Amino acid sequence: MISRMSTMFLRTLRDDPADAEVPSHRLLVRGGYVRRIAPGVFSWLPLGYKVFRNVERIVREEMDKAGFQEVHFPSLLPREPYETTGRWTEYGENLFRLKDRRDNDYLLGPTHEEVFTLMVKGEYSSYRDLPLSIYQIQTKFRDEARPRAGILRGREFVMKDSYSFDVDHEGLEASYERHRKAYISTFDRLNLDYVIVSAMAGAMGGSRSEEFLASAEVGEDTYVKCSCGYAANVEALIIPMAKFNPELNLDADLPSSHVEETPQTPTIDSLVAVSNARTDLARPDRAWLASDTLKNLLLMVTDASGNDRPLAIGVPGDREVDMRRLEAALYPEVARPFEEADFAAYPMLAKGYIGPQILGKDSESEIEFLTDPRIVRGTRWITGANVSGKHVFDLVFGRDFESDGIIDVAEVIDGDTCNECGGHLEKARGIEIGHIFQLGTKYAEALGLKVLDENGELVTVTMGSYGIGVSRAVAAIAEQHHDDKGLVWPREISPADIYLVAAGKTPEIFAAAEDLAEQWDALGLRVILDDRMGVSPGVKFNDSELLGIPTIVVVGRGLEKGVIEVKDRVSGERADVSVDTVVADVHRICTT
RNA sequence: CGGGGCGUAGCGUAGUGGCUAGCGCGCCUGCUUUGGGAGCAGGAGAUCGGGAGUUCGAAUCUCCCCGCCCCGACCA
Repeated sequence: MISRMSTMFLRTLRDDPADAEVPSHRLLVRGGYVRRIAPGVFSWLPLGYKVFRNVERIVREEMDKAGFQEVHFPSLLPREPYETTGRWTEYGENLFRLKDRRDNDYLLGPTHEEVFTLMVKGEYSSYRDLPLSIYQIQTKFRDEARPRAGILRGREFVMKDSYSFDVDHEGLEASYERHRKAYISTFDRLNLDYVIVSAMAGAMGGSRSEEFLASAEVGEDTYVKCSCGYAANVEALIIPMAKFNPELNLDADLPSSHVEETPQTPTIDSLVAVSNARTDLARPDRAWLASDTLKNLLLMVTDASGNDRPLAIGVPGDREVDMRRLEAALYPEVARPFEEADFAAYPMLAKGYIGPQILGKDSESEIEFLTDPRIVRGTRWITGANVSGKHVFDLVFGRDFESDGIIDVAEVIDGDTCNECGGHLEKARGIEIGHIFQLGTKYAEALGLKVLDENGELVTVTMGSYGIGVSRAVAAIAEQHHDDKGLVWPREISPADIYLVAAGKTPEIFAAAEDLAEQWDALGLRVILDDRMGVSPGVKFNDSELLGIPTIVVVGRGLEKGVIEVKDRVSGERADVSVDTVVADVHRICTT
């Protein structure tokens, strides 16, 4: 089809909007693709809606190709099913709730496990009907505490969500694999550069779970990748246990521990500096490092029933505890750092100088003590002496202290060891564009979705849940496909194949442009014809680049000599093409 | 929810107690111009986020509220 700039409902902005930071937000607003209408709520303007629908179409085609069936649920949902599964309260503040005129509770669906489960329950009752995978492309609502980055994280967004239903775990595995494959072909077609990382199932419940992360600096998820192909969300990353020498004689081969006066060493850095500066403390073989110190952190952990218990965590002093990894490790329990009142309840803890000698279930404090996987038999540490102003040196794990177990929650640092190949991990940021879960029986159990198996026994259906952020994918593509001039859409995503500029004022130029537009249109190409009168060529060129259409054709001063200019948006290369061949040439460019 | 920044026309902004709130872009009219965000002339467009207060006088000072952006907390 032909879209004409002279009549299109579009206004591009010369300046970046002041409230937009990330490239996708900035460029989608500047290009007139989207406009904000409320916090985290956006409208799609004509050009933006074309892009959105292209992404949606690709997602739909890939789902259909995989054999999943599309349905459409309401966004407005009754409270009851969500009450049954506990999510009416579990979802908390993020759930958009409303009441009807009779004071009944409703919600705007954040995700649709409940109603899908109930629908299948209403129709199916035999194992013969399974497996089944159904999906919808729907507007979702989450009252995010802080919407941000334009349409990357909104309160209203469009998601493709699928649900699989199987009689047993083998079936679930197969359904999961089918979705995984469909997601790979979908994101490949969307021209996204992404990784698949193992993830935590989190609040969704269930077991196996992987995230598809589109690499982008502005991404909210941190993951690690290795040259061997291993990738993981930092929350789910497993750090290998440090190697140790079982032959080592801890008493004979290692110096014995000794307590030292170390005033003015409130931080790890100052402790290391003092240890190296004092000749009586210096190591003969090398300087002390922050990683030779042992940092012990006190937390108060609250379980699902609201009961508190203290927990001590020991990590090498060169790293912080990563709160997201901690949260993932303790889930469903939640933790917070010790406060003054907590320290008051444990007078044996000398704040800032806590050492493992008094930690552990069997110790004086009876506080459970978990340690980082790098802390193994024979490792020697500088750590607090449980007396203010004193540290203990050469405290050896396995000889001078033990822990109650391993906890892997220290922050991940570039260069950390890969658990798969032993190589070096690299940290990166990504946008979560897809997430696949094995839910298991959580929802089917709660809502009573059972079928008769071949033995006539009732079995609870096992489910999977699979999401793709459709609107978010548009922003993710924009993040990965832009330059300093504007957007650079992959052709299948682009709102048009050709941006055709009439650069000049003569009727001949406009007539020639109109003629070309019609010829390409007849060949099935999508053309934006910049037929604006009285707009200087510079404006048209800039808009053509800002809007990011892959092929730009200029009808202008070359027309007299019989040439048309054809530009490639990605490479910036331009070529003069004869008017006689330009239709076929551009058609070929656009279709190969 | 905590910390920081901000709110003046569709967009970007100037304006720290004093005349009719200024400028650029965009928009309208006319003329000129047409290969990289044109020129001249004229014009429309502002509850200065909202409310209360201080003052002879408030965009400007005070208080409360609302909203936006960033960081954190939170986040299938």
